[in-house]
Amino acid sequence: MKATLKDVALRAGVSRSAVSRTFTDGASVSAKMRQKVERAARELGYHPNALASSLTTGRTKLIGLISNNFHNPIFLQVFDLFTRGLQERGLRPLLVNLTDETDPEKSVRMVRQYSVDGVIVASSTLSPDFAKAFKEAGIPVVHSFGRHTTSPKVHVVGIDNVECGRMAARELIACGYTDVAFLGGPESATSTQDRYTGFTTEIARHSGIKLRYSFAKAYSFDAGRDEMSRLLTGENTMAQAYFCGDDVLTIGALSALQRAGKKVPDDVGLIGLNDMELARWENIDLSTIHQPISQIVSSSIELVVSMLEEPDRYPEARLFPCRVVRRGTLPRV
Amino acid sequence: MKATLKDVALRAGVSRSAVSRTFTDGASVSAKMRQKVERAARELGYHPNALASSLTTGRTKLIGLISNNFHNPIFLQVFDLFTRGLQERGLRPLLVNLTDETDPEKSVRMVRQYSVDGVIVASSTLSPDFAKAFKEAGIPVVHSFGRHTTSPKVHVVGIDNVECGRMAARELIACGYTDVAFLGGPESATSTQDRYTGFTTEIARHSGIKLRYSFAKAYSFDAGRDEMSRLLTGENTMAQAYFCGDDVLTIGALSALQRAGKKVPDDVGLIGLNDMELARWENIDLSTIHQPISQIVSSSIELVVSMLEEPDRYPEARLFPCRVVRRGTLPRV
DNA sequence: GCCATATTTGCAACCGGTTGCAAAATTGAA
DNA sequence: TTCAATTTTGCAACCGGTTGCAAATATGGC
Repeated sequence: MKATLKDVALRAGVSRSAVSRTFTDGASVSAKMRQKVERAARELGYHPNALASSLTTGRTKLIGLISNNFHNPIFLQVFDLFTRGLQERGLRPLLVNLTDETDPEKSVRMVRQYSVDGVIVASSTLSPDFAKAFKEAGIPVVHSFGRHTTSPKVHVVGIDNVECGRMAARELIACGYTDVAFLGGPESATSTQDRYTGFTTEIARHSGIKLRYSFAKAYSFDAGRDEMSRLLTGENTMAQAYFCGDDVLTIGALSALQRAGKKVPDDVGLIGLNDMELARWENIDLSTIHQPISQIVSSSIELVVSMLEEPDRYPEARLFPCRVVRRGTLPRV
Repeated sequence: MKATLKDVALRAGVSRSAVSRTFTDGASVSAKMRQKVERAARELGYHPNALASSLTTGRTKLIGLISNNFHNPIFLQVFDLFTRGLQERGLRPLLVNLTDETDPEKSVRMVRQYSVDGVIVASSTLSPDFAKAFKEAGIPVVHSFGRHTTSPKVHVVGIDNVECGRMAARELIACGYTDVAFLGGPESATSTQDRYTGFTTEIARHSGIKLRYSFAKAYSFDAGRDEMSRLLTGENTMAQAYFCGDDVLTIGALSALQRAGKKVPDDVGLIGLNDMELARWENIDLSTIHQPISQIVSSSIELVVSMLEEPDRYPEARLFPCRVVRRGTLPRV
């Protein structure tokens, strides 16, 4: 069986505390003792049990990584960055998939059992209630890609979706379009609402621009294609350009347009949001708004780590600026 | 602070064992007792600490989910399926990112600390040594998307990559091509080697077919594009059709071809492998070999679960059949 | 070499649970 | 009602560690 602290102590002929101390840094152990213990540990193939020690220290070094975005390729990158960042700090991500989950309490229960030190909710579509539920359960929480509010209840790291909406509007106006539309993600997502707000208010500031909008069922290729198909078959005419909820949605819309024989950007202009890896693939070549994923992730990690020291840290919102990336789905100016 | 077993026992006026028993199913507790305890627990907001109980039971219900594929969109689907499948069985995935990790021992250490009940290595590019290292450390392990060998050391669930290579060859031959090529993933990956073997042996069975091959640096868009660009600029002529290591690689190659003004499938045919979601997007529309991801995942989960009961289960290889999906990158017959 | 001070070590209690065993309570047949 | 068989309950030891405290040892100044 696996060697335990006691086995090592016995073999080294020292007390259990001595063994424990050699494996916790900052503890006082003489060089001679350390040598004896390490020798015995090596011989027995001993490795300390992190879970057992968590009982007394109250620290598990487990971080709940909570998401429901398992269909948007950008989240693979998000998971990559999170797992690596956490690992580098000696933390381990416990992945929780909240697809189809609607009850925040239930998700808290799932995570609390494992007494994680903290939780990162990584989702732009999950209700803020989830993050709030963790906070109320006394678990340090950071909501990545969440909504920024002026008085946040929990830490939020992400982008200013309202501003992104404005940027998209300005970009389309700069292209000379006078008849534009918002093709949003699911209406219930805060990110959709905010992008809508920003887009429409900015358009309203310019006179003589026609504005329409509609919403897709999800942030997914199929939803984008379906919604654009619907727009194409309706009796209503098409806008000149669309600001789509995100990149996959945009690609879906693009697909529907191409199928309908429309040329992009000659007949219709498109701009997305995220700048996922795919977006720069030449056979996709999407104009989009770049979201600084890696800054958001590393800032989220920093924040959750700082909360381990200081659990009642005053909630803050950290927003990172985005920028427009001009590619093939908008006309060259 | 969080309520513990003792608090509940005190409040309910019963022994700690009684409380413990009400929360472990199969234990003998009278209805009256259960009621008393549950009431007290509810009032205190008590939830058992899974990690503490794992100390005595020896079960953590933690499963290490180990991968290094964080750039292939298909793995987002893989993670989705794994996390949901594990959650449904009351297990929690501990995600480990082995990108850039070369030392199996180190990864074992990372996971062992948390005394996971089992490990799933989900990768087609990770050396079999990793899975083996876990086995040797006495941790139940399943290698998903791993190489099938006739005498496997560890459980392997996946596809027969050699057979896939043959299928691709037969498909290209059926299209009437007489000059074909293998554009593989990284040469060190077992999946690449096996696909190569299958492809070349099948081609060899047909006379008069010219065969070439080369390898990309990774299973990624960039690698595919770079390798295809290299082939296009070289003084050597092009093959009529390419079997590419996987779908992202194929899309990269497609991108390079389009940039060079080649028409697909008129000038060059392409077939990939995986049938990722992207592949059926109309603006990509990839011919490919479908890999039954969801069967592979659920079978892997079943296997790892069964090993929890029976750790020394005799290693087996579970292979699932693939099928060709004909789309736009090959000519219609 | 002596003594005050600083460092290292071991004891024992504790973290939040589980479990074998025996005592207590319940059941039911006579 | 009595007593044997069965079920429920509590005691106490244990899982694999950590840590405050006091005893033991080492260090250094004179």
